[in-house]
Parts: sequence; structure tokens; C-alpha cells
Amino acid sequence: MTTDLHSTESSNFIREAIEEDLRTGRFAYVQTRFPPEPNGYLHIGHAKALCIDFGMAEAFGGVCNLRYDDTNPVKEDVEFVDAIQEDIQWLGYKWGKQGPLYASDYFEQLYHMALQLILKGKAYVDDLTADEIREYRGTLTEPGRESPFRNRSVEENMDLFKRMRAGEFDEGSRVLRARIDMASSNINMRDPTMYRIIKATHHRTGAEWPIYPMYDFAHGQSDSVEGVTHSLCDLAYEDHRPLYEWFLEELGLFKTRQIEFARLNMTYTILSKRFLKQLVDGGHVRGWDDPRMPTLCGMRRRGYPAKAVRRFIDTIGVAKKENLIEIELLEHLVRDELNQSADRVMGVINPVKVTITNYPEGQVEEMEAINNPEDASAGTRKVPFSREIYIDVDDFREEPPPKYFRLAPGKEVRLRYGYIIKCVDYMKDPQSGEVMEIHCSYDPETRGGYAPDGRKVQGTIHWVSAAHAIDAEVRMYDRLFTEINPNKVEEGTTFKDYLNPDALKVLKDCKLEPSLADAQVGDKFQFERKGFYCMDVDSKPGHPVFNQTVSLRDSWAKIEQKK
RNA sequence: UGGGGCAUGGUGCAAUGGUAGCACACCAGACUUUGGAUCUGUGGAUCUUGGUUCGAAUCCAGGUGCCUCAGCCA
Repeated sequence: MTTDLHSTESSNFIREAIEEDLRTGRFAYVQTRFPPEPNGYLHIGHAKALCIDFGMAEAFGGVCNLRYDDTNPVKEDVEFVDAIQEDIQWLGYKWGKQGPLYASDYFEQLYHMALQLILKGKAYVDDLTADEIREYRGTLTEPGRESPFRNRSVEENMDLFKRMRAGEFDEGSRVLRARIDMASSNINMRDPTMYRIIKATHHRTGAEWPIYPMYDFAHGQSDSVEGVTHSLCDLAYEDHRPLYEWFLEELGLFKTRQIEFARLNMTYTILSKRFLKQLVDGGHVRGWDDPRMPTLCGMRRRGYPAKAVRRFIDTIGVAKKENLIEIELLEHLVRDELNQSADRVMGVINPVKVTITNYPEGQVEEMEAINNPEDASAGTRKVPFSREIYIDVDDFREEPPPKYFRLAPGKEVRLRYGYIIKCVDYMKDPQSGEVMEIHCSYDPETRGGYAPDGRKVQGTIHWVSAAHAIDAEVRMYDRLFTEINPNKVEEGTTFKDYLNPDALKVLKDCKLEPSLADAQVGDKFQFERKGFYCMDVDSKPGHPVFNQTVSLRDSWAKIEQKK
């Protein structure tokens, strides 16, 4: 039970509302929908909506449709349609059997609904310009004014709208508006636009339509037509609910219940498709799937397991309160998932050579190493040991601070699965002062790292045999922004002013143990003592590239920081 | 002096009139051939003021604060 994804079990106000609807008979079944606009890639914020939409359907034995809200051809593209499906499947969800649906499937029906409203005197063609419409709309505190075209006859409206549909008018020259109430305290009810003229090619309907329904005129009816019982959405649509209900009422359609919840916000990240697009188009990242991006494809490439993302969404819960989730929670779950599943391996990211002076030249020993201490079934592997090895520069200090349990002049350290070695000498670059090479002696009695005399050796470090090492590139990532909430930054600045220049660091001379020669793109490993890494698509035969998914918790770094 | 929402530790979510709990974060310790993992422990919250009640985070009234809406975007 606890190992299961129980997003379907945690209590929240939406689940309670649905239960009540079933109990009272308002609905006899549950159906939901996930309605992305194909104008960008899905991000972790969408994952929340997605898990709620699919999760609620699942929980009540219903289905969740995938329906693209493709009512604005100038912003949409098939590229995104395909990517969105891939991301949903990655998270492990299945949409309704009819396959992906599109609001554009309903263009003809929607058109007839508009005609119906015109006939009822509930819609009219307005010749006001966009600017004039805005002026006539009034303000938050003052009522709007009625358009001079508001009282056109049904016949004239029918004629004009049909001619709009026939493509007789220019873009921007006219719109179709609902005839509701220009004095409503809810601005969405002040005769909202239903149709506008757009002469662009639609990714599915091509050039068939010169007019396109607004989201507000399409969404509610699409839900209704599909028999969606519960339309779960962002708080932003709370004010639109009366409008959707008005359309359904006037049209005599099945009445979906809309329930709104707060969108996800996460520290140090931005979750706005518009802003993410700016990062991509502006070249601030390498693409939508850049591992620094909060997109699902970015996270996948970074090495985040889908299950960690699902658990994250489950853990943060659902409410109507504005929230700012700490990114550390996601990272914790990523570590937790990977800790169970990822094989351990040794990789030296910043190498420095160590020569074991008393180890026979030319000798190679195969040391046995455990693949995953959390999973005995993962077995063991052999790691070659020889006279020259690489260790991480961080694991040597000329002047070790107190409690530094690694290699230092005259000090002993254990090489994991290897031997206990002692530093006898080291060479520095006279120019830079950098440590170039370290000389150690080894204790032949300590094979495997065990000291038969029972002597205590506190530190254990990882290493790679120089002659057997695979050269690799490792890309280290950090948060994309330096500001905890890039959505709310000082006036006069934008989120782009807070991009973290150190969010990506490329290390090109990394040394990995030879077992990694068989790794495939997407494979995930723990480089012991460092973090979790995932093989990147940029890998070339014989020269792998690894992304650091997330570092291991580093309590030594914490100790050092305090000083 | 428009409408719609929301207020529980640092963060997020529970508790649905009966001992305010969980996760992450934080701090301290144990263990350790990963300074990982694991284990143990500490601290810390009901926006405010009244009211109802034996009893209020929960119900009522009034304040206060925060978010949000004026696209021919979704």
C-alpha cells in the first residue's frame, strides 16, 4: 500500500466533492479530461493538473480524455501535439479509448451552437474595433456600455455571422459576442467574444475555417459534448465558470461541474509556458528538453524517474491556497527513487592521478563490487585495480581541516573495494599551485578494504584505474534561477535577470569505471559518494555524456559551509 | 465605496465540534567499506477580535492580510 502510488487515495476537497456528487446522484459516473493547448511543452505544473485529471478518473473507475484546446491556430503546432502525448505516457497515464481528441473536432458543432444563440437573440455580431470593445467594457469598478451593434436584428446577425464564416471579412473587422450583461460585476459576463476572424492555417483543419471560437466558447461545450462530469482546472477559471454555465444553460446541454484548484509554483523555477518559450527562443537554454528546464522532457532527460514526479504531485496535495513548493521536496523524491533502483558505479569527475609506488607495475586485480546495497538482486561486478588510479581532487587536501576523513599527506584512506593507501608524497604545479599527482603506498594486507589488524580507517573514497578508465563528459546542473520566486522580482527587472550562470557546468575530463562501457542512453547510475547520473542523448560511441540528475546529500559540504 | 477566492510550524498538506498530525526542510545523536542510505531524538503552527459550546483550527459575526479578473490568449 505504501509503495503504491496512492494519489488516488489521499483525501482532498475535489475527491470529496466528487464523492458527494455520486452520493447525491448529481452524476452516475465520473469522467474528466486533460485539456492542454498544443503551443508548448508540458512542465511540472501541467503534471499536477494531469495527475489530478487522470487520477480522479482512475479513482472513480472513470476515464480521462486527452483533449487539445486548439482554438488558436496562430500559436499551435503538431510538434507540441506529439510531445504532449509522449510526456503523458511517460507519466504512465492512458487517455480515453477514442484516442486524443481536439476542440477542433467540434468546430462544426460549435458553429451551429453559435447560430442557435443568435437565433435566440443571445449573440450578436459586433463591428467595434478591439480597442473600442475594451473601452466599452468598463473597468473593475464601473459598468460597461452597450455596443451600438448590440441590438441588430436576428436576421442581420445571421447574415453577418454566416458571411464571417464564409471568409468575407478581414481579420479584426468583426466578432461574434454573447449578449449577456454589460453591467455585470463579473467582467467575463460583459458580452464576451465568442468568435473572431483569423485567417491562418490550422494544424488540423487547414484553411477550412476563417473564424475560430474563443476558448471560453469552446471549452465548456467540448466538456459537455464529451460527457465530462468533472472539469478540474486552474483557479484562473473560477470567474469564467458562470459564463460556461450560461452557455450550457442557453444551449440546453449536459451540465459539467467545474472545480478549480491552485496551480503549482515551485521555488527557483518558472512555470509559465510563455516564459519558458522565451528561455528557449532566447538561447538561454539548449531547448525545451534542456535538463535545467522544469519541463517533463527536461526532467526525463535529466534522469528524474517518472515515479518520483508522480509521488511529488501526490505529496504536495491539492487545495485552493496559493502555494510555493520547495524544490527540495522533488529532489528528495528523486533521490529516494533512484536510491532504490540505480546501480552504483565509480566515477571520478575532477581527476587527479595517484601512483601506488609499491604496487607491482603491470599488475591488475579484479575487485568485487556491490551493484546496489539496497537491492541484493542487482548482484556484483568486477572493477579493475592497478598501480595508477584517479581519485577526485576534492578527496585530497594538503592541509586537511579537522574531521576531514580523506587523503592527506601522511594519512591513510580506504579505496572503496580496493586497498588502504597512505599518502607519501605529492607534486604541485609550480605555476598554479595545483596538485598534479599524488604518491601513495598501499597495504597489501588490506585487499577489499578490510584491515586485518582491526585498525580504524575513517575515510573511504572512490577511484578508477587509469589504464581502464573511460573518458566521459559530465554535465552538472544547479537551479536555473538565483531568486526563490522568479515570478515576483524587483520592479524593473524580469525573470531573465535572475538566471543562474552556474546552472550548467560541463566537465570534460571525467574518468569512469569500465563497466559503464555498456551503458545506454537514459540509463541511470549512482556515482558513489557524488550523485545520480543519467546517460545523455549527446553521447557518442566510446565517449559517453552523463547528466547529473541530483547530487547525493553532502553532509561534509554542510559542515564546511558553516565555517 | 466592483467581483471572485484564500488564511494551520520555514514549506506543503491533514485533522470535517473532542489530545493539532504527516512529509520535506532545520538541529542533535547513533550506525557506516558511499560523509549516501538507514535509525533515534529536539524545536517550532491554527491571521485577529468577539460570540455559541462542557469543549472551536472546525460553527457564527466583525476586522486584517494575501491572491486574482478589465485578450479578438488559453
